[in-house]
Amino acid sequence: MSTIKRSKNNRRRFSDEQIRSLETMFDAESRPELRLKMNLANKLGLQPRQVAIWFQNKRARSKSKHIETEYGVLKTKFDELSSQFDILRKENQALLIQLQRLKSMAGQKDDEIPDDYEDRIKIASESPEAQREAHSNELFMPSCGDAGKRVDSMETEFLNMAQDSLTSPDTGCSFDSCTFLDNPGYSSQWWDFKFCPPA
DNA sequence: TTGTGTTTTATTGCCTCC
DNA sequence: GGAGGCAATAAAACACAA
Repeated sequence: MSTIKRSKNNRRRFSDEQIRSLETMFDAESRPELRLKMNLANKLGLQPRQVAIWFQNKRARSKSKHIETEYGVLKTKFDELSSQFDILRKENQALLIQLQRLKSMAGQKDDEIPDDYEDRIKIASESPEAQREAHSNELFMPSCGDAGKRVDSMETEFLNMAQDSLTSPDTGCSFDSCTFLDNPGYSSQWWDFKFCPPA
């Protein structure tokens, strides 16, 4: 069924048959040269300008659909990374608590534990936003600022172990970003959040 | 039937390329 | 400078819930 709908000022939607031919041509060539557009216009009983405009609009629709698809892919990846981050954050919190216990058991004096140790454990369990806020106050990652000098060797070693476990391929917890981030079609600005405050 | 949101056709203005 | 492309937008056509 391909009824042609007309309005009082003669604008009408193209028939199903016309749309089919235009779509077929578009699949073969999204920017046909003038001669092809003229031929198609003759064949379909349309003005060459109508065919040109149809291709223009079709390219616009196609582009926005492609952008929508890309957005969906990016959002899925972001959600995956976000939940992985959440898992790692909790893991980090547990490790820090465990570290504190080990230190207590080792009978360390109080002044060997950084003054802000409790704050750092608390921040480790908070949201990324709260953590970023904390970074600006140089609380969370002392290695990013002057306070880094206070990290003792035991904690450094422990954090190194934690780092190894995160990047090891057999942990199941590594950030699988290679294929995604290496794709030139994706903008890097999506991933430009940083964990250390700017110097 | 009507109000509202979406899709499709068409226009306008600006930009790039030859 | 003209042709053609694109982005933004207008407006007609359509879909559909209430």
